[in-house]
Amino acid sequence: MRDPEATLRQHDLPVTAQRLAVLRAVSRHPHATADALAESVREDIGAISRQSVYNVLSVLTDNGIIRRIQPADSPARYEDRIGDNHHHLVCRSCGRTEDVCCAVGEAPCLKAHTHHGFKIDEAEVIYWGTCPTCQKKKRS
Amino acid sequence: MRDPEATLRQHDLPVTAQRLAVLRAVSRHPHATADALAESVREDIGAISRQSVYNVLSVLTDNGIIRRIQPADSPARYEDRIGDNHHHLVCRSCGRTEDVCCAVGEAPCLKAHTHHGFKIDEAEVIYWGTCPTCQKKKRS
DNA sequence: TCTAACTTTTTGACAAAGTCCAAAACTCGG
DNA sequence: CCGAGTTTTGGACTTTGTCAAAAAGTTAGA
Repeated sequence: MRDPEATLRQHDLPVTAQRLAVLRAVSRHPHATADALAESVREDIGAISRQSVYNVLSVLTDNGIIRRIQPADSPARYEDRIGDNHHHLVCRSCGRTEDVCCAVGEAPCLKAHTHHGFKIDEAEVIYWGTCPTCQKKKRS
Repeated sequence: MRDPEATLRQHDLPVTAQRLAVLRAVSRHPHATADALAESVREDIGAISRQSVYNVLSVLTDNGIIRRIQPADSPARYEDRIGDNHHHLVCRSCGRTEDVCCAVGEAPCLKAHTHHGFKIDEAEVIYWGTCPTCQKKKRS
């Protein structure tokens, strides 16, 4: 995130210390949970309420400033890398999450199809596996 | 599901009324939630505890007899159509879930890649959209 | 700069989905 | 039919998130 304050103004959102701090936290910790972000914000500006973290994350998500991802068996995670249509790779045992460019060339997975009369607007892909650290742990 | 009892025996699982009823419920109601399945089981055999529904669903899932899918903003759902590597199409507003064969030919999305040292074992694809019913509601 | 209108933040209660635990009931091989 | 080992049950508890109302902050305009 280049300039959190400018970003907020571009979206006509009032600039508050909480929003700036949450934006910085999301930027510094990609794929962090709301809880982890709250911690990070507290180290940054001293305090923030749990509800505010959720409020801010919702506003930012609704405005397309950040993206929310919700893998199974994990609380929601947030990232500020948006608009490049990447997918995610999640470790089944520790939840570690990495970005993955669409593996099948130029995003064919994202082509909108029509099925059952649905109007499709997104194809979400999550690759599940085991991260290097957890592979080692399992062997030992 | 052809024969729930035989299926359980094939997996060396003790046969209980609860397990049979849950299996029948999953079979009759694809993509139902644990709660909905509990209701269905109660209509079938009279009663079952909430915990037993979760126990049974876990055992069946662990044994690969049914599959658990966990779309964002929805409780877990279960289906007995397994082993054919299909994906899902979920309505953002009502949660209606349909099966979709991998849209990109012969499951290229499922090819295992290596990234960040992860050992990938599954590629999960969820198509998000609006079902016909909810499209009509929105217009009116 | 000051004010007023409108948002945002905070606090605390609440809700949904699921897990943990110990006791009672059941299944199945012998 | 018995006994060992599982399952099922009931109830408390946890996690993640939402609701609502009061307090505080932000911004545009005078």
